[in-house]
Amino acid sequence: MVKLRFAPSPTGNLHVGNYRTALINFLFTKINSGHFLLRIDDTDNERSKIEFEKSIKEDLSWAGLKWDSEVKQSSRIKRYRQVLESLIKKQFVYPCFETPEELLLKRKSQLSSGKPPVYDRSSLKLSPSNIEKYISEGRKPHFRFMLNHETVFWNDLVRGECKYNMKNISDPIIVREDGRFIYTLASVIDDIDLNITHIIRGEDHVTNSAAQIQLFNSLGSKAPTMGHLSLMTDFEGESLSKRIGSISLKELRHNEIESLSLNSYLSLNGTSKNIILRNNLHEIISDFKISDFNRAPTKFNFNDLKKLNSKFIQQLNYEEIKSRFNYLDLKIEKNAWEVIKSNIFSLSELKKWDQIIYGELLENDVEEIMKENFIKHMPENKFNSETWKNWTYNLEKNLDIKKSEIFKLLRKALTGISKGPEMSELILIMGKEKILDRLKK
RNA sequence: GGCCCCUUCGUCUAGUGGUUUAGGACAUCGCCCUUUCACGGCGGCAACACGGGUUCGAAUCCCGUAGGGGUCACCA
Repeated sequence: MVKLRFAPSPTGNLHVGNYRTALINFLFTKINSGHFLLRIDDTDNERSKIEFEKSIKEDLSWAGLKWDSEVKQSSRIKRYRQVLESLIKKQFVYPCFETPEELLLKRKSQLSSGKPPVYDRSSLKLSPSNIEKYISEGRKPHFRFMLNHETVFWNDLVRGECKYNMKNISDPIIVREDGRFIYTLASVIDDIDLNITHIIRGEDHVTNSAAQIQLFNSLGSKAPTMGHLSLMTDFEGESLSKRIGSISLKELRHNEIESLSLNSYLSLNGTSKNIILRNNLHEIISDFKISDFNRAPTKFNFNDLKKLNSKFIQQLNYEEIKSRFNYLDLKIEKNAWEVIKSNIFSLSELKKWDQIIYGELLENDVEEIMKENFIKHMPENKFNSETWKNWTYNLEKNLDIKKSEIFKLLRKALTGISKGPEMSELILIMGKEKILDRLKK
């Protein structure tokens, strides 16, 4: 069975870039009737926070991404220890004694002399007696995985045939000096133990993947199928994850973005399909194809997302919209919603229309004399579907003003703004009394 | 700086050597509908980064240049 994992580190809130990866993993899993694992990558216990873990889960739930199982790396340290021992025994892993400062210095000097900042393996050249001496001095080793300097090949789900020459990267550190494990190894052990079949993540992981493929092999396993998505950038083409205060799901929610709009957008942006609002998550799943994603980086276009979201709001029926504005304490009734819905672009606008339809007097800059005229020519009888037509007809006949001008002024006098839904229907909902009231102000 | 990836309308993209006056969607603009605005319907504008090859023929293949992104952590 197909099994994928989304493996966030709980060091911050989910942002759109992260979430996009989560979504695509989820969709790939579901279209293949697979198992979706949520793995909390919290090996870095200095930066990991339980609040972030909670927040990430909250966001995933909000978005409708149900995970089938869950595991935390911090609960698997014992297992990692075991595997580390075996790797040391087999000499796939070697101890190193450089301090972080020394390494940094090394990199800097390599870089400034035009060389790639790749670790020179000097610790590998240490004699056993040297190592003993270091340890007796109280120095603690960190461990690196010894890369095989050949070319690694893999067939990537989105990038096709890929290869990477391992000479270009450093032997990855897999255990810190203080004994804490680093994600590189932990992730591979988990993927093996938990039978992960496909790894889909951002392009920023390609060199990791290359190294990890060797790690899988050294552990006697075949690496899962890899897929590297191109990264999403902001509108200026700047990386989303690097951006300070990059857009979090929380932020999107504060902007009243609904999960269906977000999921529609993210599952379509960067593909050859048109960006449209889907009807539900099922539809998104059944139409998902990983090969639709382009290799070129794509832009996160907030306007496109907002547009989708407007569409979503406009097609809600009364019960659905009502459940969304309960907390806003609005009076809007069913007939009112039907009239205003096509003019609404965001939930927050409901407040404005609630005020216009049910609220008190409004400011507007229509002249008093004009308002008096409006009253004077208002049809006498009870308001009905012909009222607006008759009213504006009367005004046109008696006032010697262009019809379109009458329309605009009357709309403005009654609603305070120059845009909005069909007036002939709106006045019926507002009612004669309120309208008279408003004109008399 | 090394390595990897990318470059078609404003945006997301179709295009795998001739079927292409480069197609669609969104945005934009115009018209129609509506005795206003919006919604809706119809239509227009708008792109192959640049320079060399290869070829009868190139957006499509090759080389180079430029630009963008990623990566090179005792982060994930």
